[in-house]
Amino acid sequence: MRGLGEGLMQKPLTVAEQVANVLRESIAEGSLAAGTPLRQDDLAERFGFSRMPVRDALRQLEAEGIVSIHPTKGAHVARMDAAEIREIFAVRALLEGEALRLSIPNLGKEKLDEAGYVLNQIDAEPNVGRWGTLNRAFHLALYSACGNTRLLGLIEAHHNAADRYVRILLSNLNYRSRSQSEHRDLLTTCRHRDAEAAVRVLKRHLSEGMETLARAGDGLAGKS
Amino acid sequence: MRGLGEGLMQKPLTVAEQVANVLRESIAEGSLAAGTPLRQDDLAERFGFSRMPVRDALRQLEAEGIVSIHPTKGAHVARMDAAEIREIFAVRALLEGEALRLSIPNLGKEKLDEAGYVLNQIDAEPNVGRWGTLNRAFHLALYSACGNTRLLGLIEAHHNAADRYVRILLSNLNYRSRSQSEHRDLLTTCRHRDAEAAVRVLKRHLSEGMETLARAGDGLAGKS
DNA sequence: ATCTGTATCCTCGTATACGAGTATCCAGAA
DNA sequence: TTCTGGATACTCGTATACGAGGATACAGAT
Repeated sequence: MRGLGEGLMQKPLTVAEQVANVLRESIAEGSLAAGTPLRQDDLAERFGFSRMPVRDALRQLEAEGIVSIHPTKGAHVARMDAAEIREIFAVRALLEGEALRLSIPNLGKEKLDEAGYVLNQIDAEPNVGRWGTLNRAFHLALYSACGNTRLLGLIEAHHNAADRYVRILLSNLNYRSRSQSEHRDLLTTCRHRDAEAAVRVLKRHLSEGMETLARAGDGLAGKS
Repeated sequence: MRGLGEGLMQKPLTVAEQVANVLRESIAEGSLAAGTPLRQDDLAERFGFSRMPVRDALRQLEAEGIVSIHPTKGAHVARMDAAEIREIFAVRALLEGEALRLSIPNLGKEKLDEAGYVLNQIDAEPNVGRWGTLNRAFHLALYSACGNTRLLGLIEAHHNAADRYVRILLSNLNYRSRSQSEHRDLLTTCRHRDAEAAVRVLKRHLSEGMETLARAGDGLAGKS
């Protein structure tokens, strides 16, 4: 739950946060697979810093649910089995559904246009690595007027936690076109200001993504 | 979000966690008011440890939303204004409503009896400091069968974050008796396995608590 | 051959030390 | 008297150092 309550007050960028950002991206991108052990010494040497900022970064990522830490046993990239993926998507459906319902009445035209622009960007983007980020940007744009900072923070945190799995989804060209189609349906419904219908479309969208993942992903987490 | 995914695998209790626990309780209890600066040196000396575990503890509490940390400026007990309290309770209503709805069909008799027992404990408990814990135990007992560990983790985290304000509520004898009455209504509805009615009672219960707090608590957060 | 006990190694948790940034306070000038 | 400039003190972030606990591998005994 990173920077949950506080909006965007400028804080000096500490080394620990930079390390955390790089690790988060590496995990989301897939170059650090689930279960990969994260040795403090190794990371410190690779990054060129000491172990202390690395420790802080790992703690931060643990709080986000991306890595697991066991005292004396070390840290590793968090594993997620199909059951946990279902849990995350259930929570996402709950949180995002409510956020969308609250947001639609206050959603300005510029935000709707921004969401539409992001959709076009997704279609035009050849780089697989950016789809996850763009996908998140689209969703958050629609929720941005919900008026509850904390709710938005939770949603963003869950996007981060599930990012690497969503990217697996999006790397499937078949799913991607279907997802885009659902995205456009959702945007259209939002433009009509029909909150309940939009929530239905959204929940269906999430539900389908979850099923696709859970079906294909039983072997994703690696062995224990 | 402490120990969110992982249930109860035994981990060695580190000094940092002990410090975090003590600080969390001190904040919830009220002896550390909102806005109180938390100097690493002071805390290290008071606890008899070095600054490192204190740093870890503060990071952990920051992740829980209980303290705020600014690099080079230090940490202080997180402030909450009326708006943020409303946000927290809105999220709680959403999360706990869903958890209750999912839980009721699978709720065993022993859990219902446990919840009832906790209610009697609250009536009999003279120590103000335990009401917050008991209150949380009652609610979590009702949600325990929801089947979503992550959802339960989020709920517990938000209880922790709001604990000190809930305790202010509960220290008001008037509110406390009304709250207990609502608790018993809720339990009765749960025993009848009427999920929708129970969710209505719960949301109303939370809404009343929020209003009482927000009305009385505009000046709670202290000055910025 | 297998099982057990022991010794080594490896990793983390904690302590201490150092450097950098910021806020504060006092002195001097307008 | 007030404002500005600089110096000092304070706090955090980071680096290095040390001790403890667990896992593993090897040797010996059954």
